[in-house]
Amino acid sequence: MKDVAARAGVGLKTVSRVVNEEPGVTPDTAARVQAAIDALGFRRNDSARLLRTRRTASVGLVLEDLADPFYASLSRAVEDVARAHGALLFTGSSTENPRREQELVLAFCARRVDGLVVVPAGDDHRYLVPEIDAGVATVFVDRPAGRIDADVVLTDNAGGTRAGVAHLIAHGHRRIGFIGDQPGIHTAAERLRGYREAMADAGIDVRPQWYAMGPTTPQRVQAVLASMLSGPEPVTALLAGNNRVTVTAVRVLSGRPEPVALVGFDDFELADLLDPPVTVVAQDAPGLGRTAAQMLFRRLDGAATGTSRVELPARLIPRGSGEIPPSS
Amino acid sequence: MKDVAARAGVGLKTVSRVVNEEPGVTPDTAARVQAAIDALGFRRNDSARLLRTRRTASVGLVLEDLADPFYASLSRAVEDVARAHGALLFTGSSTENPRREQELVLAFCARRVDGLVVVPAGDDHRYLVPEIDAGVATVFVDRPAGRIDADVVLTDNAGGTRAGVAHLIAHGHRRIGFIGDQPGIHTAAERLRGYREAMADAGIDVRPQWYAMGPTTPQRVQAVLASMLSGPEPVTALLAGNNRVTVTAVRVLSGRPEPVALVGFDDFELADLLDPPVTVVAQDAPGLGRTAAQMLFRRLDGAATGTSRVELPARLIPRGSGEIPPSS
DNA sequence: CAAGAGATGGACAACGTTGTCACGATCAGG
DNA sequence: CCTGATCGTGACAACGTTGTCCATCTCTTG
Repeated sequence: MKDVAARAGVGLKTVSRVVNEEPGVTPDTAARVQAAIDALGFRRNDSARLLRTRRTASVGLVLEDLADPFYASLSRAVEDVARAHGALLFTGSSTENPRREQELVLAFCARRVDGLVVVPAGDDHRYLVPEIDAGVATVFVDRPAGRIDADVVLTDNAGGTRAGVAHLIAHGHRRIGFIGDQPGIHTAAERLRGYREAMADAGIDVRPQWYAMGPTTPQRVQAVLASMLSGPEPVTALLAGNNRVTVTAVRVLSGRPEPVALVGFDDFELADLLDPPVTVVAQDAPGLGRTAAQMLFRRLDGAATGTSRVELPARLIPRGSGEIPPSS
Repeated sequence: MKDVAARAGVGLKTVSRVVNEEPGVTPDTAARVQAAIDALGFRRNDSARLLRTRRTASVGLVLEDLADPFYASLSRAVEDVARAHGALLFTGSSTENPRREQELVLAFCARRVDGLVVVPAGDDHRYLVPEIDAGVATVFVDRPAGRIDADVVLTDNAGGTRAGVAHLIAHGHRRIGFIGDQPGIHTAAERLRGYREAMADAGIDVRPQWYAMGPTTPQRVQAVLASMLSGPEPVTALLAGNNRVTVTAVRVLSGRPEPVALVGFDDFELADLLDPPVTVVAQDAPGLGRTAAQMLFRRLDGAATGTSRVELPARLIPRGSGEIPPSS
């Protein structure tokens, strides 16, 4: 900018005015400055600018895994809202690792992002208190923050599984299985809760071997499912607690003679092309991202009200696999 | 930092030294400074730091759509490499819009990112020359840059379709269709070229109604495919030029009585669960991202050699749909 | 013609860091 | 005890902007 000023024969501030289209510059002078800018290929250094103005026009997004389709569409929604507000987006994957989550969040804070959208991996976010006090708007999404009070946008997970299980019950099932992720994960716990509630509502006594929580690797899901399907009281229907479980379940079930009803949690592309088409409880990933981002910018725009908690409904989409009647 | 210095009763620079773990500070002083830091909840402002050091430790990633699984895994790979080099990642979706691409790229440049990974949407990147000259390392991925010489990492698209078509020919097909994306998109043009080459290699005269390039909306693909399957010389096999085409093709073909062989370009989750399982030519999305990011950092680490062009192979994965024999 | 108003332009400090350099204290060797 | 090296520390400028404030110049108006 100094160079531009020298070349145009004007003061530093005048160049700044031209660059920012501030009033008070003769068209003549402005043209001379613009010529110098073009000749030198000058571009304003936003880092320096933002150091001065104390707003970085950027937000940080921390999620579990950018490559997961669910989080990918969530990101995209956050990005769209950020763009509408003229902000750029930092993204980072925590890979379900609390330490990594904290590293990312603090790195973003050190960059002085205006706000954060976080899919928490850990269960203690007290480390964020100084940052939030310092003015970093923060919204949690998909899972609540741990041990601090903060804005959060969630799917109604319990309601979702409740609806899924009720759907199976309505189709005549009583021995219904549930395979969920690690119980430490909030969404997994909530989904289990919904399962229990729906079973209780129907007056069904849940056998311990009907549900399992743990890592959702194909091997483990396969083993767990096999054991649910054998024994004296085999399940006739399964509620799969997440996408990975659903996929493995489809594989396992397609290789078995007796039909088993299946409802998956989380929609996925091509679910309607499988045989049978897979009934799911769908989350609104873009909706989560959009809502979270909107809350963030509302807060940045000054709405300094207390923290709020929004729950988005999950939607049951019947496609076939969830409407299979009990085989015995 | 000023506050910390005051509280600890030391100079500004000493605090800086402690924060950056530079040598030459008595353990005693360091402890005092650290105490002040903790008490004040101080965190270094990286924006200011990077203004001074002229390295932002961040790279910008511009791609077509973050929500697309292909680009999502590409992003993730770029992120992993960036992380290994201690850099943060800005991401933005161009939505296949050249103006938007340019806006994003220039916004990243104004933030003084160290480097850029770009999936180009436009076909003229001369606007980037001043930036590259100014030292912004730039690598294009998935598609080459337009009208400038720059590093690029590509899939061997022509080789991929060539392999796919050859596979169909080996299974007895001669009337083979191809539905591709808009011809202006480099990857689409290359895939068409591979199709033509493979057909020519087999001495097959390609009828004009056997291939079509254009927007890959379900409606259009459906219409085009229907016309390919009718008439005096209907195709007995189809090579789908991208994911969206493949999905629509599966839908259309599953509703028809006569079996039609199908090879899709780009792998997708659950392809093996469909009936029949879908044979694809798979791209290595993480490989593209990883390679591009590695080239970027190699360049940042000083390797100022000429530009290079890397082509990653595409891999044919037979699963069933591509091995269906001709129906007539 | 004097004086006030409005337009135009620039000097300077500040944002929060780090690099450079110089200063004083301590220490080893002669 | 002196000399020179080494160590710890801090003052200061600089990075590239913008906000504040003041100076100048040109009108308009009484």
